[in-house]
Amino acid sequence: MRSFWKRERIFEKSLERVRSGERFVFYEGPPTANGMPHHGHVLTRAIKDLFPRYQTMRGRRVERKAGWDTHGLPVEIEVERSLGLEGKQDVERYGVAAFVERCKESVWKYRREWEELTERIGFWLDLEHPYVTYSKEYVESVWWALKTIHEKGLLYKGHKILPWCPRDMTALSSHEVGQGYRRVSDPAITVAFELHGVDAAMLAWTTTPWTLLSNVCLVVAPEVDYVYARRAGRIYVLAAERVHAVLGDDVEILRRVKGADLVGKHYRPLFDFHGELDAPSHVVVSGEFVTTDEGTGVVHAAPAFGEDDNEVCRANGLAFVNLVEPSGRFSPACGPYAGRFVKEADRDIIRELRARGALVKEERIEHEYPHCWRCKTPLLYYAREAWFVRTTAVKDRLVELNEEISWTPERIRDGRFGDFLANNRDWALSRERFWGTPLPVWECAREDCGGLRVVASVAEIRALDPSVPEDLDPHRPGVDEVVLPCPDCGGPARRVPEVIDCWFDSGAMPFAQWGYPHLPGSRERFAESFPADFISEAIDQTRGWFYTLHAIATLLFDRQAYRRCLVLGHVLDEQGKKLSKKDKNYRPPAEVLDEHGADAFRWFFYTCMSPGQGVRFFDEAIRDARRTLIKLLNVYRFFQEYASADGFDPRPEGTPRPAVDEREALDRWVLSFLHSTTARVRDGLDAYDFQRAAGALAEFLEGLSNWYLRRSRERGWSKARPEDASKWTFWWTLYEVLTVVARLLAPFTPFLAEELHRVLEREVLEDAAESVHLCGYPESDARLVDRDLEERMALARRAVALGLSVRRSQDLRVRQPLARAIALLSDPRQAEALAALAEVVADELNVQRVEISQDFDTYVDFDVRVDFRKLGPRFGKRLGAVRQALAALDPREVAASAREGRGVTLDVEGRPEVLGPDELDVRLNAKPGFAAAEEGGLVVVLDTQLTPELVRAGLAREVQSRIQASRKELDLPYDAVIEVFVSGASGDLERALSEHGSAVAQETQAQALHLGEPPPAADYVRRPIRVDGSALELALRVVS
RNA sequence: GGGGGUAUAGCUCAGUUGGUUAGAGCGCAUCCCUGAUAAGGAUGAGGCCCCUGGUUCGAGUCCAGGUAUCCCCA
Repeated sequence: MRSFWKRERIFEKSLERVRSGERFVFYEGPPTANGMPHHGHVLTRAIKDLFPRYQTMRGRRVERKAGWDTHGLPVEIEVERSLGLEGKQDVERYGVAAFVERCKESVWKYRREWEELTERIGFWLDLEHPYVTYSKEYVESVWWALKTIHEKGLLYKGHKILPWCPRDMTALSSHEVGQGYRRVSDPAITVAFELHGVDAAMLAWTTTPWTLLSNVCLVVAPEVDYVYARRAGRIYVLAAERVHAVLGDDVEILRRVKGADLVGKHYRPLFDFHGELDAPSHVVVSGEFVTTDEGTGVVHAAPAFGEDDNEVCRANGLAFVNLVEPSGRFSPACGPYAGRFVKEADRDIIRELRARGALVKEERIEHEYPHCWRCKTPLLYYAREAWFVRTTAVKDRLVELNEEISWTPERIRDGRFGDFLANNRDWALSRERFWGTPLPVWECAREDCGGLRVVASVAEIRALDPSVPEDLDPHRPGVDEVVLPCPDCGGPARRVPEVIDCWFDSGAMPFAQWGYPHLPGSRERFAESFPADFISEAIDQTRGWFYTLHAIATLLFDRQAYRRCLVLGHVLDEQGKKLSKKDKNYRPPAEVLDEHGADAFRWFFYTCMSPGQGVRFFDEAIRDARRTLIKLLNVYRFFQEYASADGFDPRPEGTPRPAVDEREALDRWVLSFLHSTTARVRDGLDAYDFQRAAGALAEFLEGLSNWYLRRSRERGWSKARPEDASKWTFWWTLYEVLTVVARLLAPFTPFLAEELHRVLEREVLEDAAESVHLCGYPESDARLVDRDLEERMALARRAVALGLSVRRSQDLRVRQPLARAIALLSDPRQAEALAALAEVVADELNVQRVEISQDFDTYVDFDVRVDFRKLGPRFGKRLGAVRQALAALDPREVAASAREGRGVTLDVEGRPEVLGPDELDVRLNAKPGFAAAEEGGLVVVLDTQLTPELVRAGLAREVQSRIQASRKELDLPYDAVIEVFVSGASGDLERALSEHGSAVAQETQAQALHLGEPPPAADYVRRPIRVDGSALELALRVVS
């Protein structure tokens, strides 16, 4: 199938077919091809394929450009590992140019696997013209974006707190940090900060005494209660809740204030190594992150050593102090501490504080602390210079524009994503790494100048310095060597060393995929494909791609990047654990595809996955999903096997096609069901509710197989009756249904759908579409939808289920014919409807006739209730009284008047109230003593009396069953005609067989059913059987 | 540590604006069919709708708190 699509370029043709159609824009979120794909990728790809295919069939033009995310730390780490390098210094020794080359190769490591998987699951994507984030055009587009942001004044240099390894002199990614947590014992001290102007000291708690030298402010929670508490003659300020935990019980509470009342108070710095500062400092401020779970409810903040600290200092416009060098040693300004490793200085700092009387309490604490996974050195959270995009400047627009995005599930908009936007912080864009889009910022070499130049392309560089080659690779280390004139002073400006966050790359794809604005034609292509109508990825992209697309589009274009975002959950293993390469808790997708096929894999996700939620994935589950498809396959095989053998020919000159209203009720039913299903599927897909759409289809396939085909099968066997109109009607109906089903399924299970289409249409009809994916999506024809018929059929099926239930409860096997079933319905309209299908019900239940009866008094007790839904709003609190009043009436009379369309009048607490028939809920209960079952207003009673005639018919059926079983055990072909002798039958059995023998013979493809011993010496197979306690012997032989 | 999701049958999951008999598939048990045959079908058993409290005439559904678990961010 794949080779057919490829050879005939069906994907391209599907685009061609709707070239003039309205666009439906889809963005492919670029994966990184330096890791193997797993089930999660199959899931997103299955979903990402479904909607574009559907929209294409609906006539919209859906271009699907593949993309590859190629930059970033994971790539570098992978390459470091393969080269045996550890850390940035190693890379520099190895050579940046060579390293970058290796990175460029590495990102294609699993490209074949990715492409193979993409094709195998039938994800149609233009893999021949992908966008690649490291390509020159792409990088230049990103540069253009950064330049534009700079021109808007939104690019700036600041500090970012990073997990920093002081030995390796490098920042670690969160993933690396996660690997290095160890349990350690650290000092936990409570320190007093003397307030100015009052005789009191703020108490703060810290586990990092070395940060006290760089302290800038104290932070309190504004809503929390704080107290002035006196102990041993000194007055301390701390959170009320923490007083006893910190100071013990021997304290006197002097005053109680809110945290907000403390804000603005100044205190005396503990240390003054920082010298003069150029901004306010040593003041109490408020911060939402302060808790009273531990410590004093007052947090000491050093802006260089904590994310919260940094943020609160910046927000309050306070000074920046950092007395620690990147090597983790105190700076020369730090007097006795200068040059010492910070952690080792803790003890002496504590000693000094104690000597000065500033130490109120000293403890030790055991906790998890991150260490470098390479060298085991404790990490410092440490401020590094970094470039930021001032997204906070457009925060309100980010929030507003998000309002217009349709999220599935909806809660993401105001929940996870909306919250994230509302708490937006500036985007720390730069990374001190090698392999990424270089930050296109040239900074003046003269320290006092500060001139900045941001460029948007290599051409722009060449305009400034023509000696730069035209084919300059816009990556490190090549671009690092370019020196440009400073725009302010004309002196030399050098590129800043950083590359950018690769998330910026992927978020720039709406325009960068076209090389916008540099490449010829890119403006047009961008204009017609922005914003996207639909994107879909897993939930971890909320702060990843979903955010970067949104942020960049807002910054640059003041628009959304996408109108609709379908958020998927993660694929988990059978125990609900995340799939992980390390734990090997999943099989390679290719293996699963080999075993179950792409369609089953896809179908599993469509039916079992809820957007935004994890889904447990395991082999058995896929097998289940596959069953639905097998059911369809069985229907199709039946058609294939018998229809053409029967001479059915769907060509215009072939079998005449009967008008729908001339067909049998069952045919009209399945067509009606098909068209109502079509409407449901389309509604589901239009609402991006794939589960609803796939569910509707599954329900239809169930009905098609287990009701339509089962009830109709015999119509297809009548080879001997070419003039039988019923047969041709059946073949036509089944044919029509299957062809429509193929189209309906095409976006879901593209392979199976194509197979159906190929055999049913393409190989038969001259003007058939070359592929099912070149067809339009089926429309629901309202004229063929017959609600009444569907309801009637549902009622009949319910009656059958009830009848079977009664049989079981009475231990009456279906093989035993019964005289009659009695159906009672409270709704006269329904009674009439069921009467029309009585024959079908009788056949299914193996009863001689079905009576629709009104004889409620004999079989049924009534249970009359109020319809809560209707009467709740009407009566409210009085509903209890209404129910009481209703219970006082004779349910039989109430039911009768409801049946006749009259209401009832109740005396509710002295006031007359009329309840209409539709406000009553009449239920039927089968009276005890009858073989009966009921459900929703329908009661089925079976006449369990067995006459001798019925018993004999049952016996004959038993023998028939044994013969059939024998045929199967002997593995006889279906059309083998046999000859059967039954010996040992006497009494009732003998009589039963002589009465029903010919019927049994006919059902078992027997020439004749003989009683007695077979002729001797013939090739009979003999089988002992037991029927109703008697031992018989069958002897059978194939005649032809 | 912060934010968010989820919690319904043995398992995987549905469950409309709150409406009084909570559903499906799988598994299990029993049975049926034998011209879909290494299949198919029916019936049935199986539920403190996580716990506690609240709102309401009425809560699986809404609210608060808790527990478990997963995700995201530190």
